[in-house]
Amino acid sequence: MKTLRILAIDDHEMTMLGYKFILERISFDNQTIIVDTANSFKSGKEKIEDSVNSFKYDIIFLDVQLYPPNENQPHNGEDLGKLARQLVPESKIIFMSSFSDNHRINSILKSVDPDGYMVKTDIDPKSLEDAVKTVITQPPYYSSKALGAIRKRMSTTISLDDNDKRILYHLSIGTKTKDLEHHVELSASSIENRKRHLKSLFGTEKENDLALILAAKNRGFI
Amino acid sequence: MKTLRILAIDDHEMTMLGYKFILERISFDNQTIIVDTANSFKSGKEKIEDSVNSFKYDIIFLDVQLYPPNENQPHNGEDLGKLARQLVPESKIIFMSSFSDNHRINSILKSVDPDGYMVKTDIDPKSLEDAVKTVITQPPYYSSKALGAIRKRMSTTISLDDNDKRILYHLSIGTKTKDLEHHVELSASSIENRKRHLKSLFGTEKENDLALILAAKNRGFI
DNA sequence: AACAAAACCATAGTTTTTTTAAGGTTTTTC
DNA sequence: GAAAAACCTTAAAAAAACTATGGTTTTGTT
Repeated sequence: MKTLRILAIDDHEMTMLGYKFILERISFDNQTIIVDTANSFKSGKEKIEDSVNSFKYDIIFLDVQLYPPNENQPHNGEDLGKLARQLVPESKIIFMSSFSDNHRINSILKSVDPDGYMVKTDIDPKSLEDAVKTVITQPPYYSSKALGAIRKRMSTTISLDDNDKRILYHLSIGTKTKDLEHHVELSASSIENRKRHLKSLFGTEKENDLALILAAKNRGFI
Repeated sequence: MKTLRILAIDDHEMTMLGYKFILERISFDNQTIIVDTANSFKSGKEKIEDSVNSFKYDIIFLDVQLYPPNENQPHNGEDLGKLARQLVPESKIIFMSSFSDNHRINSILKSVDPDGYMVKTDIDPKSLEDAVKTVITQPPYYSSKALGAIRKRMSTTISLDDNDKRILYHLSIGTKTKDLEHHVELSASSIENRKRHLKSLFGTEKENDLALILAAKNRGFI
């Protein structure tokens, strides 16, 4: 009888126990499921590194935000995901994120290309089970809200380069236009041009930045 | 007790009877399911038009390829999908396609943005049931192979404009480079430049067109 | 209401990128 | 092994993007 090994990394102890509890009760193809856990960036990293030379995990569940116990700087799961991909490419990776934040989803789908992506409010016993089974047999698995974000991106023809995205992102977090120069490698004038261009792309000419940001959000860019 | 109305459009009579048989047996939220069918572009169009002023269909299943009985020119479901969106925007649309053809999937996701997309080899009673339930409660629903294509697109950073896509597409269907001028609004010289550029983007410098096409396929562009 | 700050706009010169034509060489096809 | 197609190089022209400057309009604050 085969064993399915899962590693769950989340900095909320209780959440993780919940996952462990649910996951180990899944009956799948007559396999035993064993869930290992880690509740910090550091210990997650160690468990992944240890797995390289012994058993490899079949699935790694990874929280996007990981606050290391005694620091206040968030180490994100994205980096850990990239590391895991390098070290143990055969392990399937499923990301879990609190927000259905388009920008974050897009960025992770590009940089790590995980086998699964779940928005936390979509997670329940059934979806966890679906995710495990799908990821093992026919990846990828994307939870409902993740699919919503993905759908938006797939249905738009607008394509933006990095500078455009950076401008949109910074506007969305409240950066003032005049300060944008410090975050984008362009002159103030070019930034203004691009903003104008973006507004015309998104059909918000002559409107203010809020309108632009909302339109960009609706299309899944932020 | 509510009734869920479904319209299934497919030019293979038998296939459609199969759908009808399965769909009407789904038990969902205590609702009765009634499946109407149409087996040509023309009759599908009529049923959709008729529905505008009476009951609206809750879901429309739509085959991508529809050959009208006495013609040999394929009318595609894409056009019918766009029509349905205009006439009855409240009806959910699920596309069904024989091939997991990235190019077609991408094009339909952009032009119609259906609530569901199923590759035919993925269709079975269970997936049909999932599709219906998901599309009614939390669209979208994409079948496994469709998700495969979508994943490829989401995980690449390469972004191509219309001319690039057209060049790739025509090369993939066997159009000769020298004839490309007739399909793309560019000079022969520019087309050559763009092909070179594409090859460098996809990492197939100094290789032939086949290598380029394969790489583009792998990334989900064709 | 009045002032300052930020956002927005128009112009024009500069730089960069893309397109194009014209010529040639290499590769493929029959 | 000849013809066709594909591919490459160069240089000029056109288009697009960038930038600096100086202005007007909008927004926010007192």
